[in-house]
Amino acid sequence: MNKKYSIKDIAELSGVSVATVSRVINNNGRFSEETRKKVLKVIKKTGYQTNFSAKNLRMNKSFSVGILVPDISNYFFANVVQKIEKILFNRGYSTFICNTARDENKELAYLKMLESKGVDGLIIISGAKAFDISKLNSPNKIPFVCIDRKPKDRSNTVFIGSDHYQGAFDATNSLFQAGCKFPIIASHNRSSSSAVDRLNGFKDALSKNGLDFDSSRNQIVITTNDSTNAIDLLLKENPQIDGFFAINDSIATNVLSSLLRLGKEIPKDIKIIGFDDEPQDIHSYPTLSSVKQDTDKIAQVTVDNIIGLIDHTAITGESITIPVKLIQRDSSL
Amino acid sequence: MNKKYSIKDIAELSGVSVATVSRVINNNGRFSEETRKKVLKVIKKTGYQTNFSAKNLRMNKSFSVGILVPDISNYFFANVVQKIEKILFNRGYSTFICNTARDENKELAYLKMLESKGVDGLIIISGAKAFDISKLNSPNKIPFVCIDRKPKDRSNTVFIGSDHYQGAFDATNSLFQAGCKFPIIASHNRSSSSAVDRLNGFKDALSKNGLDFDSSRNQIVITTNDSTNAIDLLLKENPQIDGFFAINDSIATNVLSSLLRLGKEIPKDIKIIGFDDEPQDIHSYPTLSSVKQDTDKIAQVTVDNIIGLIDHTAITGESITIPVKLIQRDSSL
DNA sequence: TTGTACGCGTTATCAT
DNA sequence: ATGATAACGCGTACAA
Repeated sequence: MNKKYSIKDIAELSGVSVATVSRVINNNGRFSEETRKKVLKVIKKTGYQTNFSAKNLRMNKSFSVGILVPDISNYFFANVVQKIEKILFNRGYSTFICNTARDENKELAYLKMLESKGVDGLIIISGAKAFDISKLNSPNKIPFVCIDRKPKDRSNTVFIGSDHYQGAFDATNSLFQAGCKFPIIASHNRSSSSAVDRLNGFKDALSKNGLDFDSSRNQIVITTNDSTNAIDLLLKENPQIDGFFAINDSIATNVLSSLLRLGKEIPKDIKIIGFDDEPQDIHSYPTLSSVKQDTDKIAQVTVDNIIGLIDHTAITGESITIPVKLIQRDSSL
Repeated sequence: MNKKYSIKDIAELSGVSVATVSRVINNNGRFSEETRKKVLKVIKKTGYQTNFSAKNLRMNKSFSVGILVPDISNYFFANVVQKIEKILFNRGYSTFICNTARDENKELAYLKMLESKGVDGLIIISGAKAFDISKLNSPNKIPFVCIDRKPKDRSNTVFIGSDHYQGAFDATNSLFQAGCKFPIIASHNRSSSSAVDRLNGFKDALSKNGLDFDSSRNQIVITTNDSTNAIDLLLKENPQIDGFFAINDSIATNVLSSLLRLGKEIPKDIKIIGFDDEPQDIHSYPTLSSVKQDTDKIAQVTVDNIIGLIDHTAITGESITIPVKLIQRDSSL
C-alpha cells in the first residue's frame, strides 16, 4: 500500500520547492518546461492527489455544490438531479444531494450544514413555498438557482422551470382534438407553482374550447391509493366526462387503473394524458400519453447558471422557461 | 448581512482563547460552567458555524461518505440511497451521491475524486462486477461496504444484500400454490449477483415442484421496450406457460402489458409476480404482486457498518443477508 | 524561473 | 480551568 503524498513530498522528490509544484499543478506563474515534466512525472509515479480540505481552506472555495430535492425517489427529480450531478462532475464540482422530504426544518438543517461545508453554490429543486435563503448566516455569499418551483423573491436567484402552463394547455387541447367533449383535471392536494401553472393551462384550454371551469365538475383531487370509488361517484354525477388530464403520471396511472376497474374502455370511452413521461408509461396498458419535461435542457441550463453565478459571469433575476413536449400514446388516441 | 465568524472571533467576543472555545464546542477538556455559557451565548448570537475545511484538514477526517450507485432513477436504488443519506445526516455525516451509470471508468473517476475529497468511508451499491478498491492510492485507508452485488473479495469489506434467492423461491412457489403448472422466469440480459441468486431461487422452486429448468422453455430474456412479439412466439411454442416470475417490476409491467395486448386475462390465464415492489405496482391493472426488499433495514445496517468501520468498532469480512417479503396482489391470485 | 514565508480555521499538546 | 502555539496541506505575495 502506498502512503499518502503531500505537495511537500512531491517537492522533495522532484527537487524543487512546493511553490513550484503548486504552480505546475495549477498552471499558474511561470516555470520551465523541464521542471514541469519533472514534477508531473513524480506526481504520476506517486499518484499524488490534491488535498481538497487544504485547498478549500486556503482558497475559501470548495468546488462543491449542494442540491436540495424534495424526494429523490420521484422520477422527475431523480432524473434531473442525476443529470445535474453528471455535468457538475465533468466540470470539476462534486455534489451534495440532500433529500428534504418536503420538510422545512430539514431544509434549513441541510442549508446550515452545506454552508458549514462551504459549498460554492446551491441548487434548490422545488423548495418550500416560503423558501428563504436569508435564514442563512452568509446570505449574500452563497449563490443559488431554483428549479421547478418559483421562489418568493426572484431578484437574487435564477429560476428555471418547464413550461407547465403550455404543457397542460397542449395536453388538454389535444383531448378536445381527439374528440373529448368534457375533459377534467385530476390533481393532488399539494399546491406548488408548477401545479398552479398546470391548472391554469387546463382552464385556458377549456375556455378556448368553449367550456367554463367548475371545480366541482371539472376537477378531482386524488388523495388515496385507490381512487376507484371517488371516480365512480364523480362519473355517475357527470356521465359526460370523457377525458382526464392528470397532473402527473402517478395520478394518471392511478386514474387509469380505477377506470379499468370500473369497466371503462381506454381510450374509447375515456381518454387520459399524464405529466412527466415516466419510463413505465410505455408499459402500461394501454400505453400512457404524457407531457415530457426536457430534463437534459433543465440540467444543462441549471449548471451553466450556478457556475456562472459562482464565477460572476452570470447575473441573478433571470427566469428561464424550458419548453415541454406532448408525447401521444394509446391512452389519448 | 452578517459577516462570517471564525473561532477566533468567538474567542475575542467572549473574552477567552480559541482553545477554550474549541473545547466548549467539542465538549473536550475541562472548562467552567460559566465560560461554557458565555461562549455558547456568543456562538448563538453570531450564528457561528464550524468551518469544516479547517476541521477536516486538522483532523484528517471529513465527516462525509461517498455513495456509488449505478442509476439513481431506478426506484430501488433511489429508495435505499435516500434512506442511507438521511440516517447519515442524522449522525453528522454528509453524503456524496455519485451516479456511475454502470460505467467502470466513471466509477474509478468518482473514486479518485472521493479519495481526494477525503471521504471517511465508501458505500458501493451494485458496483462493477470486478469492483476493485485496490485501484485507489490509499487502499487500506478508506473503509467501504458493498450493497446488493457481491464483491470479488469480501474479506476487506462488509457485504449487505437482500435474500434474493429466497424471494425468487417464494414468489415462484406461490405461483405453483396459486395453481400454475408451468411458470417461467422473465429476466434482463445483465448478470449481477442478485440476478443470479434470483434465477437460482426460481430454478430450485421449479425442481421442488417437480419441474426441470430448461432455459429455452422456462426463461425469456426481455431486451426491448415492447416484448409482445417475443412473448407471443414463446407462448405459441409453449402453450402450457401459465405464470411469469419477473426479475424486476419494470420487466413485470413490460410482460403484463404484452400479455394484455395478446388478449390474455391476468391472473386467470397467466399469473405474474415481479420484484422490488415499486409504488406504481398498486396502480397497474390488475395490481402487481411483487417481492419487497426491506430498504429500511438495508439502509440502517449499511450506515451502522460503515460508521462502525470508520470508528473501528466494526470488522470486515461480514456478509449480511436481509429478508424479503412477498406482496401478493391481484396479478398472482 | 524559482524559493521563502505566511496565513487560511481548526484541534491538540504543553504550559501555567 | 485556561492560554499560547504548533501543525494540518495548500496557494501566493514577495524576494531573489
